[in-house]
Amino acid sequence: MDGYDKYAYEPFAVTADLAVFTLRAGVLHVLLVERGEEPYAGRWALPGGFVRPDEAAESAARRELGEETGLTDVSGLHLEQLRTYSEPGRDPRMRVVSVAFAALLPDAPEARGGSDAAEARWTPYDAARELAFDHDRILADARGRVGAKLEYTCLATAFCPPEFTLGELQQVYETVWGAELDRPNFRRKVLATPGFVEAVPGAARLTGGRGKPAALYRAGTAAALHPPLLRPTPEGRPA
Amino acid sequence: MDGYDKYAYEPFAVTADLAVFTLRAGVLHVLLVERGEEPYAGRWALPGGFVRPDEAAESAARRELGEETGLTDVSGLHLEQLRTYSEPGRDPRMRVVSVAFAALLPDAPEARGGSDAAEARWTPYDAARELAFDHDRILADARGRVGAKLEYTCLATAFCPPEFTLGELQQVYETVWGAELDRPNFRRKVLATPGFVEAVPGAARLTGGRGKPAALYRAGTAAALHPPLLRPTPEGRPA
DNA sequence: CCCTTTTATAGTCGCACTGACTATTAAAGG
DNA sequence: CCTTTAATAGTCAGTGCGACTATAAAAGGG
Repeated sequence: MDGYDKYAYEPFAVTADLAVFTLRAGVLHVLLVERGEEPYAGRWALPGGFVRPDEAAESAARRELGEETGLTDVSGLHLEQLRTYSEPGRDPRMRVVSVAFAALLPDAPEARGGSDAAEARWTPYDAARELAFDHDRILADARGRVGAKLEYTCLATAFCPPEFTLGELQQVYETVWGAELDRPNFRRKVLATPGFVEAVPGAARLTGGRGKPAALYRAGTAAALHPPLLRPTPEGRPA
Repeated sequence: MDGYDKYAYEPFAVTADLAVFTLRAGVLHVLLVERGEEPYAGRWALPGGFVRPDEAAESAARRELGEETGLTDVSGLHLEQLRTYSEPGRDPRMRVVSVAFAALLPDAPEARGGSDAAEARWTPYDAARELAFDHDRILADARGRVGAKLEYTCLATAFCPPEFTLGELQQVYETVWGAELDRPNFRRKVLATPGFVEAVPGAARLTGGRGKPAALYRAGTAAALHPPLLRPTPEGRPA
């Protein structure tokens, strides 16, 4: 921070890019925009854009999300910094440093193309490949982070509407982890963790489906899970 | 990423700042440099500096560490991105975006002032207060991250020399967490976790201390701890 | 040279958590 | 009315971990 001179070094452009996840019909979806200009014109990319001189990267992320995808009701949006990508050559035109964010949305309001992007669309995670720039890597990093944070935080409720059933919460885990969980055990664990969820007191039952109606819960006040809810070991490790 | 124009926005300066931790005599220390210029001249700060046009923030972090503190044998250095601080007004002179890193060093080679900084010094963590810029906050964030990562990764070995005793490894946890651990239980847990440590086969005993000499171990190949090694609950939560 | 101190290592006991599984309840659909 | 579906309740055994006791191997002091 010494040897300071305002124009001693070539300036950088700084962008905020977002990997926004949601669950639709039990499938993990990510929000993508279609690029209208070169480079990578016509390719899909993560929404994002330049950080303005008077705002932090977090503010830029929220603003760009609204501008590019029409998602303005970002009240229930969980936004969290992922990491910063600064390798030279990320952008073929100039030096761009991207602060990447991972975001989670409860329901999935339809996205529309905004002012900047030609089109915005929810895309199944597995179909989001060959994105522009290094966005494949950013998206994979974000997905890994979300999966890991489900283990030791209450993040899963950020995928759910304000009131939800334990079955819906379990679906979040099963979808993100790609693994099936035992329902009674999941229920026992969630209810035994203080502050994870709290029961909705009234006539809190949701009907409309086939079987017995489920009780409704709200997200609790806890942020971390102690002890964590570990994902089933795929193979080998007896832990 | 559209509406792209090289000079459409005021450029940003990008720096890489480091919170470098080590353990000396059972006390957590952090590496600080004394600022030689305004603003904050004479104040202590985290080492760091401008990212050059042809390098990534990670490279800049390693380079600045050597330039400012004389620490060149960064072979055993564990370096990991923390997060990026981009709030306007962080630097009173211009818009600076800082990519912050947390780093861990096994032993503590003495630091010297480098080309940029007036002086570099290892400081006990608790004495590192009122740093320049927003470095107090960055340092606190880094410390929190290191403490949390000890729970579910093998990061603790990064504080140890290539060969170490289980007592030394336990000291790492106790120092960073500020809590005492039961020695037999710690030992059982570490040895039961495959890939955490591996015994040094030969006449692997370290003498010189008072009591029975301890067996030596090396860092294993595992990166994560399954199940995690949770820090003792300070109070309340029965987990 | 013995005995105390110090530290490493080995082992025990009980509780809490979890995985696997079975049983019951309450709705919808034919 | 009976079947299907899904939620909820409960059981049981294995495992991990906290708390604790016991033994082994060195240094140091008389």
